[in-house]
Amino acid sequence: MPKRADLSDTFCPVGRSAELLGDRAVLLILRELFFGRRRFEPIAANTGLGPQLVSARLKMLVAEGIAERRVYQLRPLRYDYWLTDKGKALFDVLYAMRNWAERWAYAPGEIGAGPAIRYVHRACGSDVGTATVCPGCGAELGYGDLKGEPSSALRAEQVARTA
Amino acid sequence: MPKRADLSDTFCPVGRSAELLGDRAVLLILRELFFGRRRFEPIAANTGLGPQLVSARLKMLVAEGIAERRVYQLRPLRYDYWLTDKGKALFDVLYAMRNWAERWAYAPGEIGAGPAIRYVHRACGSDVGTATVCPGCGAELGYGDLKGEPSSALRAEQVARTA
DNA sequence: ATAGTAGCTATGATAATCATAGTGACAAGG
DNA sequence: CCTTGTCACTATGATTATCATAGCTACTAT
Repeated sequence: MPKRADLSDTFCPVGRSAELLGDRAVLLILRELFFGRRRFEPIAANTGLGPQLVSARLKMLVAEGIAERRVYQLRPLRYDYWLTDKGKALFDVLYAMRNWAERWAYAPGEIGAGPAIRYVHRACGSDVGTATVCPGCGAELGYGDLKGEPSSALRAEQVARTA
Repeated sequence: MPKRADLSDTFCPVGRSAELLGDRAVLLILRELFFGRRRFEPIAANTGLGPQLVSARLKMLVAEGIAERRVYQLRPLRYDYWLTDKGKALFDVLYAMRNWAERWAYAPGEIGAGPAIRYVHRACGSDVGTATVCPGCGAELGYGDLKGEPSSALRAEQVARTA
């Protein structure tokens, strides 16, 4: 493909987000970072992306101020990746994607009864379903407020990927 | 590129959404559809995408049940595109993308004072800012509840694109 | 008869992606 | 001390999606 058109200077906020998020690899890597995986190999394994793509995208996310590269071990020198505040703020987008998929992207009965990932409000313990405001206590929900529990089917899939 | 890996059978809801939304062209076309543009040429002009890409993606959106192709004129035969309920439900994702960008994707003072798009709750008239629940009346906000008003800078850009 | 209008399709150049293999720096075990 | 293992990457070549540009089809309007 020719160099893809640059949207980072459009005045449209969706266009600016699309420049970053309109990329499968970026979305998958962000998913892993939100899931608490911070190291290169687990991220590559769980996304199924090749190391070259993972490397390129992580570099970009660091350059954009969305992730931070930290040394976690000196000998041998090793790095891992952490979300910045700008990165953590993307949780709402991924959460909206999850909510849409839970409702629209599964065939009836495909996954059993409950959702593929159950989210619980840490502060009050309520199952929040697909809400953006806690149905139990009324608090607004963002990254850090929620605890995600993957269904057994999803957990099995993750184990298979890393094996 | 080789055929990109298929994520439509993963149990992860973010993976399933990423299969659809991890694509610049899809996000831009959805933006246009949410903006009320339904015809081929305006969508192509406002996204800056070539007609071949627009054609391919619209076909895919129809096949996925996200958009619907309707005849709006018989002689000559002409079609336009409408969001289905499944498509309309993606509003939350685009709205989250807009909210993130309004906060994080503009340099200070780049666009003047207000947001790039101002959203107003149709029912009560409140400016909702970047909330998912109306700050005026407390109602949950989804597609159809909100009216978007682009800033003058954004409007100027749109006019330039179609000229 | 010529000039639009609008929804597309055809063609060729370019570059992003994938799969696979390999590198560098070190630790641990025999 | 020599092999094996770990882990964050880099290198290479084949494949194919994307872009820009031009063209097509079926009409309407002048």
